[in-house]
Amino acid sequence: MSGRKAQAARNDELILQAARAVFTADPGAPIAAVAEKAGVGISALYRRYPSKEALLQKLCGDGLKLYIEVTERALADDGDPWEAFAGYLRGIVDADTNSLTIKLAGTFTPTEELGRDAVRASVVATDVHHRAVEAGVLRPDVTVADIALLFEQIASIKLGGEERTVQLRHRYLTLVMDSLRVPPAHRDLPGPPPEDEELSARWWAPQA
Amino acid sequence: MSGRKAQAARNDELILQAARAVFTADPGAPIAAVAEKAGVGISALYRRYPSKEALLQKLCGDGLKLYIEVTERALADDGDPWEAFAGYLRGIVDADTNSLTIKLAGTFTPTEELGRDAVRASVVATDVHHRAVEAGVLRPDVTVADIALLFEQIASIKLGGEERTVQLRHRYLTLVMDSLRVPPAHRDLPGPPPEDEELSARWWAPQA
DNA sequence: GTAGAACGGAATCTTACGTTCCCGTACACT
DNA sequence: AGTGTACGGGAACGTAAGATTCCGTTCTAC
Repeated sequence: MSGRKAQAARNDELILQAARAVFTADPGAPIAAVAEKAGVGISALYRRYPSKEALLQKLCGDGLKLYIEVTERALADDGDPWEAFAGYLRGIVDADTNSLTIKLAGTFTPTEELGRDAVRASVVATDVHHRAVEAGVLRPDVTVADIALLFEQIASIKLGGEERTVQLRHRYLTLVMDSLRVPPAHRDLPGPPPEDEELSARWWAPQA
Repeated sequence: MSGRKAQAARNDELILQAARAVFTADPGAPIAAVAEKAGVGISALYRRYPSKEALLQKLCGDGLKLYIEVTERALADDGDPWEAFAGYLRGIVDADTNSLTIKLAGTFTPTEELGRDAVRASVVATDVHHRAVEAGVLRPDVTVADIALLFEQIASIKLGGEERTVQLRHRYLTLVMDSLRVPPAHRDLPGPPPEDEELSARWWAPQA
């Protein structure tokens, strides 16, 4: 398969990736930015999705599904309880579904399927959480909702390039894990701390 | 003093408070929203500030000064080292200068005064930080910049009303302090954790 | 009374962005 | 080779949001 058909198939993926990248970086980005990032015209977008809202819903749905997948994977891990839970946290941070899913919430009317997935996500997350508490490796005064908000906080970090951002997110995830774990302990923090330069850079260039 | 002069003086303050509240909630808010919140007309705003940017600069500068003030207050506290540092953290979270100062950075060209204050802020923050490390109450692998990013993460929390938001911020500040402190320990978390309802509410109503 | 400071708020002007439209292009089938 | 057609590029359109300006009004001070 080649030619136009191939280009179309390639574009399907190209557009989704571009959209994910662009809207993750800036949830309010114009649709033209997605087209440019994908290296296609605007028509290519509108041929696939009837509106911006539809694209956003697709993205949001995909993010939710990925979230569920990561969580279920953690649920299947029956090794060391703390490591399973820690892996789950790291997995969600890496998947980076929170920036999108959360920041997009409220910008469009949710589908029923979206609602269903949201419920399922909440269920599996609760399972993972309970298991960690039951095993006595997670402090019991922290709830599932607490973890959700912690994810959001970590997702709010945006500094330097994408790679650096991921590195820093893991740094602070590790930090907060120190206070989640039973017994509490200080582990080594991954990645170098932010340079003064990295922080002060934001005073000059637009960041969002 | 009464009548128009008095109203003018009152409006000065009214406008600043409204602006702070509105832009803290939404850094991209229209200037009309500030006028409405202050209960004045748009002219009252433009009589005082030549442009939106000028108002933003004023707000940003005030926030920075407040930040410095809080930090210096902590520097003057020579009681228990950890308590002094913890009070500092709580003070900054309460002052809530980070949402504004940071999110506004890059949206306008910084004044020299702003730059000077930024430097000073950085200096005093470093002082406080060093003192805590020297006293052996703060884990040494966390830098000043780390603390700055932690502040930003906490400032990213926005849920329910203003009061509830403050409560939750303290909850997560307390949590992360558990892993900052030497020796590490779990203290009781203040305030109730988020309800499922609080989280899911964001799927329906616009939040920002 | 009257000049003028302060306002309130409508009118104006610009920009940004979602969506639509028109047209060229290249594959598929003959 | 010839042509119908789906696909995609990107300019054009229509609209909405929002910063700034302008004008008429009110209240104070003298």
